[in-house]
Amino acid sequence: MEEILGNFIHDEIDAELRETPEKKIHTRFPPEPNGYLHIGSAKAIMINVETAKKYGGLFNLRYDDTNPAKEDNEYVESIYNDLLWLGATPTGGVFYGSDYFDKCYEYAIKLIKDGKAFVCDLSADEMREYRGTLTEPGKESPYRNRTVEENLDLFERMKNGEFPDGSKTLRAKIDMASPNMNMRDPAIYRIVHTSHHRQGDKWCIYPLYDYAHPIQDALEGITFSLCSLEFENHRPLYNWVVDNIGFDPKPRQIEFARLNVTNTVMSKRYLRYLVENGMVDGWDDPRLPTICALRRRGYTPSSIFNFVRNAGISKANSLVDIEMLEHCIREELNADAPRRIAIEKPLKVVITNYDEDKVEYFDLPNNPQKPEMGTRSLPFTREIYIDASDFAEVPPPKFFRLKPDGEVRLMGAYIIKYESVVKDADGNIVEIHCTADLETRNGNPADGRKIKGTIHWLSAPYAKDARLMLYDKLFTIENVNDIPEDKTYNDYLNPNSLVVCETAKVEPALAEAAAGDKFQFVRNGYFCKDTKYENTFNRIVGLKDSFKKA
RNA sequence: UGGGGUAUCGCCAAGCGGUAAGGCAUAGGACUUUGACUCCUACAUUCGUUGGUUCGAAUCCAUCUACCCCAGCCA
Repeated sequence: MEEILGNFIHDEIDAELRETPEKKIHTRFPPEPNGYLHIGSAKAIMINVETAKKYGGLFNLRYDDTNPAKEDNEYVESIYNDLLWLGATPTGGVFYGSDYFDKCYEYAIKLIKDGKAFVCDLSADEMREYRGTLTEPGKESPYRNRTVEENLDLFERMKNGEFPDGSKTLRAKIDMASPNMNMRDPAIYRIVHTSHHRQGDKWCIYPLYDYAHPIQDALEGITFSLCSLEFENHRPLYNWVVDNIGFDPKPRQIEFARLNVTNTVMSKRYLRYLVENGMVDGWDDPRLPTICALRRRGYTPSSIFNFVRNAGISKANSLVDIEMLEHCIREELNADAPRRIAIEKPLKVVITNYDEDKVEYFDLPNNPQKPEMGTRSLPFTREIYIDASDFAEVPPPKFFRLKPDGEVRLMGAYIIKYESVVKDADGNIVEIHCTADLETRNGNPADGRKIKGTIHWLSAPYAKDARLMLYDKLFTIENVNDIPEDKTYNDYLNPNSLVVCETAKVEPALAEAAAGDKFQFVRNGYFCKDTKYENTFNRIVGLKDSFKKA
């Protein structure tokens, strides 16, 4: 079961546990509050949550808010909501990296006193020059050998706001010749006169990630700091901070590959670009891979976790097929989603041998596989709608639905026989005339003849309009670039554009469904009532249709 | 021409010296009052390359190749 999840991580944990069996495993999910959670975040969340769970340990949520310029409370709220919705309860608590600023400052002073950090006056450009390149070692900063006293004085004045942004940094004194760029005297504190979403104007110096993160982990008693592959090169620095501040026990960083999914883009930078430029409806636009968008679309927390689990955890860069995600929600919904009928493209059928004002009610099972889910009553009248795709005037081979001179079963109701087609002056089909075999109320002919095709239908006078938001594709770089510059999001929602909103005739019970309710629209796929708009449904995934491929 | 990583079926992914799990996708077939679901069946003589060690290698050694990450006072 879950044992096959991230073995390379658990092997290391197991090894450590062999030496110190009493160790209590503690993990954390450390998002920077600068965007909304997406399905890639769900992977990091799941790895940390399940690892803690597996060893009976704890899991923290920690906002990694060390950069006041990029962070905002809107994001901390959304992250919390999405995390809870996913069911990832922070059993160890909710923390903020910024709450450790005092500690970070204190440890910085210790490093200065130990001669392991210095205040540097190099500008950003100069620092880049001094850093060297990938193949050449860097040069030591001329400020590297300041005395402890001078460093202490300067650092305190940095903190007191005596210097402008960018004029000075505090740097760790490590090795300018290291082949690992991160070890070439990295800056660990910078001056930023910007108020912090949580700390206000208390600080004008802020610790950098490489310095703050290991401290946060250590202070919270995190045993394993699970993060993505791009931080592998930072591990030596992570360990340097832990060792030189003298933390014990020491948290350990283990990296895994981040999630990529076909047909969509995960980077926060890009998602924010779409949101801020009005190319999407907000962070929960159903075409986005964010958690709130998937929720609005109809995905469940368990389907998302199952997907992440199925995709697996390794250190190899990978691109997981979106079909895998769709499989997970389909599998779940198929089990217990109520079945409903919806007509995407209404085509009127007149049952010529059925009385004009007669109404009969037919009971259809809510889920044929689960009789305990009960039935619902559908009105049947002389005029009904079927889906345009269920009639073919010139049927391809093996077409089992309605065709000239053919018979077809209306699901749960009568078998009808084609009589004629009515066309307008332009030759477009207006309606089809059929006769019903009134002896087939239960759908089975009295003489036992085989009816191969079964189509869905709705009573024309009783059907209601609903909107189907057919977000079939998630946004990709490619199709976003296809949007002409002078077009806004709303233009893009035009019925004639790629993202289609069609009017459909939906049975009354469905139109009254609560937001978030999920249905399998017979033959059309799985839908969710939109949480934002009344009487509107989002398509989650389509059904497989082997006929289409023939 | 620096350092750190990764390479197993179309896409993910197990495997840790004993003779290639599983899932997704795909292709046949059965069933079917959703051409859905379900159920059968097929789908790597081969593990990036080339050598070596071994009775035996995807697993050990060496070599080469490809791809990813690193030169933010972002995370």
